[in-house]
Amino acid sequence: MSKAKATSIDIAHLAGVSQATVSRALRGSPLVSEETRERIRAAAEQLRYKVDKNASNLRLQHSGTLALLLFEDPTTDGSNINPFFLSMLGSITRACAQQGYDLLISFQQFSTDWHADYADSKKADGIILLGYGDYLAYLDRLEKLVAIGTRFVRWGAVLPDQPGVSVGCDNFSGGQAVARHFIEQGCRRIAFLGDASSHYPEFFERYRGYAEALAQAGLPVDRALQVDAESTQLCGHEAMSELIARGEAFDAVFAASDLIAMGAMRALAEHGYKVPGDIPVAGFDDIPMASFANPPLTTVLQDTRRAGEVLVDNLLRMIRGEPAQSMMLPVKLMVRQSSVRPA
Amino acid sequence: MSKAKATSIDIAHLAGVSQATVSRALRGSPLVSEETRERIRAAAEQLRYKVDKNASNLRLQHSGTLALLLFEDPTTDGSNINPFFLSMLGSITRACAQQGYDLLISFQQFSTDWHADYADSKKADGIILLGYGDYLAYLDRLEKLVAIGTRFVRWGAVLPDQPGVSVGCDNFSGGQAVARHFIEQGCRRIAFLGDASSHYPEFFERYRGYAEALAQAGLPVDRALQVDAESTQLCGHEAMSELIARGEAFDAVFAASDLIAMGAMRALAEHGYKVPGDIPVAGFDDIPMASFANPPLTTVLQDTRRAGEVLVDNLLRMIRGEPAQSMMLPVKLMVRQSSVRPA
DNA sequence: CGTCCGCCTGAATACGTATGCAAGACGCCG
DNA sequence: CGGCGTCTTGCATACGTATTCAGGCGGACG
Repeated sequence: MSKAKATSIDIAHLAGVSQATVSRALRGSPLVSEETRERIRAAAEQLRYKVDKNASNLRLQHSGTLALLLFEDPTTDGSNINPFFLSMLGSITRACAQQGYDLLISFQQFSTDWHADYADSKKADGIILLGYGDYLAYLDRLEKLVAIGTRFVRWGAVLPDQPGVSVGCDNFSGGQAVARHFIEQGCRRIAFLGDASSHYPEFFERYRGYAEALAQAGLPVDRALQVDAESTQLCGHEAMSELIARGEAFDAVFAASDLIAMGAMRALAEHGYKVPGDIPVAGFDDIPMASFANPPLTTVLQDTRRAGEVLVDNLLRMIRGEPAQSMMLPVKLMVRQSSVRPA
Repeated sequence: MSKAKATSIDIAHLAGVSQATVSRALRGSPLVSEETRERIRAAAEQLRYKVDKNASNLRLQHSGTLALLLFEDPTTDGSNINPFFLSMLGSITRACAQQGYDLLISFQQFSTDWHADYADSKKADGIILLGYGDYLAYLDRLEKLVAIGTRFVRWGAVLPDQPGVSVGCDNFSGGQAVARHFIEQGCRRIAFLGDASSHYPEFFERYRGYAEALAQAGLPVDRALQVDAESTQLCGHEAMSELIARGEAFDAVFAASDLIAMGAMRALAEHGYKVPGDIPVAGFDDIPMASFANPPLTTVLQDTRRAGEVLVDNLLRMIRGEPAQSMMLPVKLMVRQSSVRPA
C-alpha cells in the first residue's frame, strides 16, 4: 500500500488519458465514451481513488453538507441533552443521509456569537437551527442571517412575520387538546407549568391553546395557576413544589414539556398526591421516556421524523434557489394512564 | 450587502497589502507587524471575511473535522435510536468542540460497505466507530482500515489482539457486580437476557462477568437461564416471555442492557410478577430513562462523558502521529429500587 | 562608505478538481 | 475534395488559501 493518496492525475496516467477525462468520467459526464469510462473506473478502483472533497468543493463552490446548530440553555449542566432534541437530531441525520448530504453538528451556548460561521466559511451549504431559548433575544440574529443571505431553517414556533423559514408543530392545538381532555373529565382548575411569555413562544402557544380551551368551556383563566419553568426535570420539580407551596387549589397539571411533567410527578408524589387518582398530569413532546414513566405519561406527540424531513427538505429547496415556506405540523394527543382518573 | 463573499484578495486590496500578508496576519504568523495585522483585521471585519475552509483545507491537507459513524442493527425501525448511543453522541460532540474540531455524523446500515469514505475523501481527519453489531463479521473491515492507514477509534469491547484502537467500559466487572448484588440477596437462579457469544463481545463480557461471579459463589452456571436478545425493548419483552414459557425456575433477571430490562419488566408485569418483590431486575448502561422506570432500574453506569473525551483524545493523538492505546473505563453499579427485595 | 543582518512584505506557486474552449478523428454530403 | 457536424479528448485555467523564496529597507558595524 503506497502511502500517498492517489489523485485524479495518477488515475489519468494509469488509464492513459488526461486528468480532465478522468474527472468527467467519474462524474458521469456524457462526453466520455463508455469504453474509456470503464477503463478509468478500473484504474480508480485499483488505486483506491476517492475524489478529494476539499478540492472538489472548492471548485464547485458548495460543500454537500448541512450544519445543525443545537442551542442549549446555559443552565443545563450539559451531560444530558434534552431528549426531544436528540430525537430530532436522529431524524434530521436520517433525512440528510437520504438526500445525500452530510451533517455537521455543533452544540452552541445560546449566548455565544455564532451567526453563520459554518455557512460563511463554506463548510456547510445551509444551517438548521434547533433549540429552546429566549426567542426575542435571538430575533436580531435571525434578521442578521437573513440580511447576509445565509440559508437556514429553524425549528420552533411558527408565527406571522418571522425572519426566515421556520418549521414547528401546532403548539396551540396541542395545548388546546390537553386542556379539553382535562375539562372533559370535569377538571376546572388546571395548572400550567412552563414559561408563558413571548420570550418562549413555543410554550406560550401551548399556553394560549390551553387558555382558549378554558375560555371556550366558560372557565376562568387564572394566572395564579401558571408557574414558569424551563424544560428540565429539575425545573419541573421546582415549579410543582412552588405551586403546592402557594396553597392554590388545582385539580390537574399540564406541563409544557415531558421533562417538566416528570419532575412535577415526582414532586407530587413527594407531597403525597397520587397520579392520576388525586391529580391527573399531562406533558408535551412524547419523548421515549414518556411511555415508561410511572404512570405512563399522557402527552402530545410531535412527529419528529416528519419534522426532520420537512426541515431538510425546506433547506435544500432554499439552497437550490426554490421557494420555501414556513410550515406547521399537526400534533396528536397520546392519552396514557397519567391523565385518566379512575372511574 | 454585496452578494459575493469576500476573499483574502479583497481584504488585501482594502488594506493595501498583498494576499500573502493577509493570510499570514489572520493566521497569527509572527512575521507580520502588529500595525499591519491590525489594519488587516479591521478590513476583514468590515467585509465580514471568513476563511474559506475548502480552500484552506485543500492547502493544509487536513479538515479539522472528525467523522462519527453510528451503526445500527438493521432490525430497528430507525425512528428511535438507542439512547445510550445518543448519550455517547452528545459527549463526543462536546469533546470535539472542546478540541476545536467539527463533527460530521452519519448513520450507517451495518451491512453497507462503508470502509473509510470520509477519511479517504478528506472530509474528515479521523473516524469514530460506534454501535453494536456482529463483531466477527465486522472484524475484517477493521483490519482493512488499519491496512490502508485510516485513523480511527472504536467504542466497544476491549479485547486482546484487536485491530486498531478501541475504547470501552469494563463490561466484565460490570456483569460481575450485578451478579454479586443478586447473590448477596440470596438469589441462586439468575437469568441473563442478551446474546452471549463472541459475535457480540460487549454482551459476552457481561455474561462472562456474571458467570464468574456465580462460579466464585459456588453456584452453577445454567445455560437454560440465558436467552438471546438484541438491545431493544421489544427483544427484551420477547426474551423474557420466552424464558417464562420455558417453565425454567428463576429468581432474578440480569438484562444485558437497560432497554432489554425495560422490555423484560413489562413482560414480567404482564405475567403477574412483581418487580422487585417477586423478581428483582437489573440492566446495563444507565440510560436517562432508567431512573424513571417503574420501579427505578438498577443498572451499571457507563461514564459516557469520559468515554467521549477518551475517544476523541485518542483519535486526535493518532492524527498527530502520537501513540494511542486501547483503554478500558471503569463502571459503577447504580442500585435502585428494581433490584432490591423488600425485607 | 560598503557590507551584513534583522525585520517585514510581495511575487510566485502548489494543493486537486471541474469545465470552457479548441481541436482531432471520422463520416457524410455536396 | 472541401466543408460541416458529431463524438471524444486534451489544454489551460480558475476556485481561495498557505508558504517558500527573494527582495527592500533601515540601522549597525567595520
